[in-house]
Amino acid sequence: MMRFSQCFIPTMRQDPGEAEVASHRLMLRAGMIRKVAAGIYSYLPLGLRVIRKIETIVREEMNRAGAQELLLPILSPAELWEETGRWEFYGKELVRLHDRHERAFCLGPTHEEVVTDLFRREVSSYRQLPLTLYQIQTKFRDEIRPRFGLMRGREFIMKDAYSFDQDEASAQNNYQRMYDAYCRIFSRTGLKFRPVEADTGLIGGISSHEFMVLANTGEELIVFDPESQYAANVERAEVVPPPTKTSGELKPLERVSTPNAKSVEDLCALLKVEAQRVVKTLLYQTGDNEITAVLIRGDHQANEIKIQRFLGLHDLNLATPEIVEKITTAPLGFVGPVGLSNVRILADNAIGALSDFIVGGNEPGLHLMNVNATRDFTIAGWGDFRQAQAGDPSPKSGSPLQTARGIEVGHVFMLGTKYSEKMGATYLDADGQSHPAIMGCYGIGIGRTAASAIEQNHDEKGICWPMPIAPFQAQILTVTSSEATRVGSEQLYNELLQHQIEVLLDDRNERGGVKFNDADLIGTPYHIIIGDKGLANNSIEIKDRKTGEKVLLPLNQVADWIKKAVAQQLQTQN
RNA sequence: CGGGGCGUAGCGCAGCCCGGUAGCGCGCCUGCUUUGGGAGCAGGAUGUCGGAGGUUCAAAUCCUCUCGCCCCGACCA
Repeated sequence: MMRFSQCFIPTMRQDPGEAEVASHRLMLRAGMIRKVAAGIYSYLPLGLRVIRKIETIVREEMNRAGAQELLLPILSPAELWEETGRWEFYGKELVRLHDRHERAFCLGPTHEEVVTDLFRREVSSYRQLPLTLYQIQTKFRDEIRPRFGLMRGREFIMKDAYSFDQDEASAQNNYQRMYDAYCRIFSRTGLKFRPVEADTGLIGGISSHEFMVLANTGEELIVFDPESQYAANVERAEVVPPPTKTSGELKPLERVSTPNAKSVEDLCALLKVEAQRVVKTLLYQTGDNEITAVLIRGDHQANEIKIQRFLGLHDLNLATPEIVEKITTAPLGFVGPVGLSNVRILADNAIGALSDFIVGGNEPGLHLMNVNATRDFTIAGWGDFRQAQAGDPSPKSGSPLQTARGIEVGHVFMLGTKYSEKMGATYLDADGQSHPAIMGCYGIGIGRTAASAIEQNHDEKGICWPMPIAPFQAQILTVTSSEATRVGSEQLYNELLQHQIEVLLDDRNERGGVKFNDADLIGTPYHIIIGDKGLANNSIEIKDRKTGEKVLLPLNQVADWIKKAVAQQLQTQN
């Protein structure tokens, strides 16, 4: 049923108070979704049409890449998760529940365990490899903070795929096929995106790329090199160590009184120095009785993921202010490496290029100037411990990196044998030798892709859907109430249906203005306006939602024109 | 989990400080008129004021507890 008067499309005139970002606000206003609880939404008919269109594109490209669709259960038993250690490791994000026999289950946040279990039961020979399986399914993650409507839900629709290969080369090949499929998928949805090198996070594994939709509201920060193809999540982006400075003469250490200078900013203002001359000393609790200090240049940001990886830890917490005071005998803001006892000191590579820098003095209101590593304190380890930032040299070309905000809509991982080893997912090779399968996993957030599309394609009046994922391709607005317009609209509606155009007929008994505004809000790419004026001159107006361009055509040419225009737009996106 | 804010009609809000019959706009229902950019007139319906307890003759309003939601930080598709 594609008559507006009979469709369940509850549009709202006003912005709902709960929504801040465009996609959330517009999906609510356009009657696409409704909230049931924090991070949990119902997909209304209009929203579901968009979801289904994205799913269709994803299916086509996954199938084309040789993956086979299946459907795994949402509920999975704790034992599988205990095998990989993720029952513990996943933490509170895993939604856990018990059945009537008190057996423990979780709602699947991802399906490595379940699919690997299937594999080990059913696959035993190299002849059955490579194998790539995927599903499109609702996932559950009890996010710390659900946000922005479909952008970060606790219940969300995801396409997840898993590949099994017999050797590294074949696995790489599979990874590349998925990577390419992802590029096609996001191109086809009409989104501006960029694949970036990424950290492997909780899922774990060897290498990984994220697919970022570029949008200012994105939660991720990426760096990219306009000169080469290099792009990476700032979490991951490698920082090239600067050349080490071999300065001859070092100035003598100097104590300066710096009352109230608790932050680098305060300190710079007080001493009239650049933040680059200041070194921050961050204390991390790295064991029950172990504190590790990490030195970062004042204008840099520590990257805890890199520090974690260096230390081989799963999580990392800053020492509490109480512990800091105990160790340094100074409040937060006055910590420094000089005279710090029983603490291992690590330094970011950038510190190697510094001499005569400024650090905290481990006394309230005291900083030290002209401090130098080695002479004044000992560094136990060097590494890349900071976040990449705009202007850093690209690891590929050396030219300055730029930053952009992005929304992570897809992620591909090369997992290696992490899961197959733990779960005994092995195959026999031609010589009868047993090997763990080499795995990859590949996710796409379906709802998030829809939301991202809105972030990239909207204006003050509403959504401007890209044709391939628009809920309808065209919309007829019957703007006068005469019998002639009714008949004309019906005629055109039937013609468009015969042309296989997905058309919404706004036959509601509303004034023109209401229909214009709803059509703009919903964001159907083409609006066909039928009223007495146009019919009298046999000149029907077609409006392009995105560009606002108008075309006037005789009624009997409209359907043909729309058909060609829709086909052309689907083509260019393909 | 830490910090900030909000729960009053379907939606957006006022009322709360200073306790005394629960309001406004939009939407909804009926009728008439209207109909190319969110119509006009007339009539109408709708609330456990998030919940529980307390103070009081009297609580949306004051106090305590609780639940939910939103926003900012550490996780992820």
